[in-house]
Amino acid sequence: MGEGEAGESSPKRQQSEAGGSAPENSGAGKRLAARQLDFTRGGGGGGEREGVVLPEHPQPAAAAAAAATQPAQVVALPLPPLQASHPAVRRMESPKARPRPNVEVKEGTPKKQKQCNCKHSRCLKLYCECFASGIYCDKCNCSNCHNNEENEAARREAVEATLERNPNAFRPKIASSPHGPRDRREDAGALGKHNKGCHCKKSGCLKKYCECFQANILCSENCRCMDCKNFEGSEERQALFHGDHANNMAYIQQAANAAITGAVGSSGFASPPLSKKKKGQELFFGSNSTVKDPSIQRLGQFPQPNNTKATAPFSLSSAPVTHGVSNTLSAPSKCTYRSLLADIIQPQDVKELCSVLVVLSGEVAKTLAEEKNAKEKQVADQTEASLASSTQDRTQSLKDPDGGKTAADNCSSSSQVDKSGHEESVSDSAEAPNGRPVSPGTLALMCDEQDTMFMAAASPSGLMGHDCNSSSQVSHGQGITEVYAEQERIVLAKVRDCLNKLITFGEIKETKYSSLARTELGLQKDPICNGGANGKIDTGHQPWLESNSIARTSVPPPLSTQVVSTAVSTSRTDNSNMSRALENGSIQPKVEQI
DNA sequence: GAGTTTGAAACT
DNA sequence: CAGTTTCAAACTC
Repeated sequence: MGEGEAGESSPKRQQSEAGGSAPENSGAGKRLAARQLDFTRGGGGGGEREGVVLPEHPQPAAAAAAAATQPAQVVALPLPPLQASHPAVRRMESPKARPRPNVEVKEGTPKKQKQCNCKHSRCLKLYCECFASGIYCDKCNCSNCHNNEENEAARREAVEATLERNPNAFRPKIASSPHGPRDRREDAGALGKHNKGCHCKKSGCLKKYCECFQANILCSENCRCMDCKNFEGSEERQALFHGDHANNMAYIQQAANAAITGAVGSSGFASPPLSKKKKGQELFFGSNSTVKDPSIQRLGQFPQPNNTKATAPFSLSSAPVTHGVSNTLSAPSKCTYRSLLADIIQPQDVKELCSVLVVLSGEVAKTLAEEKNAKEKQVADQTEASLASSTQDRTQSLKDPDGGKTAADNCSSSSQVDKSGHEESVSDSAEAPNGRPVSPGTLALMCDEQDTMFMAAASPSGLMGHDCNSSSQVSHGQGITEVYAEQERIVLAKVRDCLNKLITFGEIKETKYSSLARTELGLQKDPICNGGANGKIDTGHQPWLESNSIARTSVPPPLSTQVVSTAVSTSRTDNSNMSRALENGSIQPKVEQI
């Protein structure tokens, strides 16, 4: 096998690859010494710090560990005697830590060992996965393999040569991650970091060509990749791993292709062979108004040396709500991936939602305060009737735990009332929870007092701020907590409703595009573009208003309108957002309950 | 399975 | 250090 392969190599190749074997053995006396010296340096001086990892005969424990993580045929790469005896020798890196692991990991389950197919490198260069992983080739499909025990001398030379070139050659490329590259999911990627960084140009770092992607880590500032989509919050990346298709490799590849085609295609389209930096800049300031491109936001979130230089406007919002990769659509006849939620969420929607939630929260607090005070007043009236002063009564309620509990119960009961009859309470609830009327004047006074207190306590610390009732508790303290809880519950419920609507919208759009694509598939062979790059599908800001038959019949009104309309029904507060929504005309008459 | 694409490694 | 070549894996058909 080996003899034939040797003949195949070109003279140049013979020359270049001779570094590992015969010529080196024959004529590299001085170089050998130098390499040993270098190696010593690498392993001892700098290596100590750098953690240079060298092939080493595994000790039993290490062998057991290796056996645990690798298939049976994996052979730990033995260290040359010189190296093995050196105190600075490092344990062999875990093959799993390498971007091209010999153990293929799929969905967290180690699979069979990869077998290299090297033909020209004799498995003595880092091209060879086995060699790079620090293991002997075993049952590989390689030709003229020297990465085995029989060629230990040559292999050792190759190791030294490799280390001479790059003392970190056998170090893990991925900075240690507590979880390793096992879990190929969205969040798992944030843990590791490629020491050297990738240099991808065309893959968008969403294919296994990319070492970062392959190691299931996010690209980092070490990377010099172009048009990277392998970063936290990347729509394209999320599209790969999220959704019902997360386990569908075909879908993942399709999504990756769509993402790459959309952005890389456009940039590639617009950029003739320029220098990398120029091209990188063009990605931002190209003719297609990429300043608005979410990719800028993405890259802004994520400093990449190649790109951040030219990115003054990176203060753009990093909110995960984006409009998709819409600007990459400018590349003609390029299919572009767009989120199904593109055009559903607009920045103004988010602002409106926040405003509405604030108003809603205030209303809840206010309503609860009213009800609570109404209840208290009722109690006070009853105690007055029994000749007990209201002050005494209050004092007693302060001191008596049961009284406090009663107050809490009252409050929670009022919450329940509020749940059941929110409309009444917001309309004009001058009524105690039990339905008995309360003096409007008294109610107004108490309401103001309570409202001020509640809002003052709630607003600075936010809706989640429960810490403010830790000290100086009065009888209202527990009521305040109840109010907080109720505020939180309602606000979260509202957010949940919004998210549910978003999901619904996305599903509706998906259905729409799917049926449209099916319809059009017979007419033209263009790939399915969910973002409507051809303008046939997604023609505007609010697709549900378009004269698309499907959209007209099946797509609900805008999210913001629904959100606002819902809030309007529970709030008396006039709000410009609400007014705008009401003017919209498409407002829904009513209103899902919280 | 053959051919192509891709990016790291090696080389100049 | 930048540009080019080599290489093998990843990918496509």
